[in-house]
Amino acid sequence: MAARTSLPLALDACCSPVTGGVLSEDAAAALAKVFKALGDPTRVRLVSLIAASADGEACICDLTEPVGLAQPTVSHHMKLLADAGLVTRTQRGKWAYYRIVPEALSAVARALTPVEATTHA
Amino acid sequence: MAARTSLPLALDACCSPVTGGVLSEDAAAALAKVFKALGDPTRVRLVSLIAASADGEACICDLTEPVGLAQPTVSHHMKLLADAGLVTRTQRGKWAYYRIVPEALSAVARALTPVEATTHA
DNA sequence: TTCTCGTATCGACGAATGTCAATGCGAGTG
DNA sequence: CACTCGCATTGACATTCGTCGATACGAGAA
Repeated sequence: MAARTSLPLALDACCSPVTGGVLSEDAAAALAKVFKALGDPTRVRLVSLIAASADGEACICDLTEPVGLAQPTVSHHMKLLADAGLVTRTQRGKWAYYRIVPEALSAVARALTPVEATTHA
Repeated sequence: MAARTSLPLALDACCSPVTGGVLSEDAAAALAKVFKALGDPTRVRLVSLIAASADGEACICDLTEPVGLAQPTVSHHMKLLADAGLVTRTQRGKWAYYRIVPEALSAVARALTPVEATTHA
């Protein structure tokens, strides 16, 4: 099976390619969890905001104003993204810094890539 | 703007890479719509079922039993996938055949692929 | 210590979602 | 024509989701 891995939570079981055969219920659920985390315009925006940050990281206070939502709401969205393994959280002083997990995005992208493109066999 | 290709509906505007700068609200909404369509275990399963079909296509009657849901439910899920541009529908005789749109999956995969060409890694 | 500030959690609300049974619709068949 | 079959639509229901205000927590500052 997959992964000893650095990929947190759902992602270590999610990488089965969608087009590579019928997915098990577990694999489908794992993949769906990640997709669901990205299935909200605000969260997609949050991911792009963090990725576009100068240092590749951002705290809640940096994100609240751009998305135009209350602080608890942003915090809630970030928790969902973190639970899905798409971002990591690092507490530094009073601030919580969030970073993108590039491997997570890559894993999802790989799962969506048609098999002809990946299986060079 | 995005290439005005053959990609139906949401996907012609969704391809902006998530990590390539702050997405506009429209781009984020378009991307989120596609992710939301994939954000359900049943629909992920349906996509993999169709992709794994011998002829690359399947009718509702082929899908109802594997996912273990009622016919109207499967029909509803397929409509969502079709609206997101992930599958196409072709009526042939009494049956409606659904096919994967590989370009749609590729487009989403591309949107998720980190832009490694940029300054930071 | 007390105070302030950034975050997370809680409780509540309306809206959206997934599911089904019942029904409607179209195409092929007798 | 009437009948059957595959699929979509409708209406209803319970559940989940997105959002906010209020509040609790934790770390630095005074």
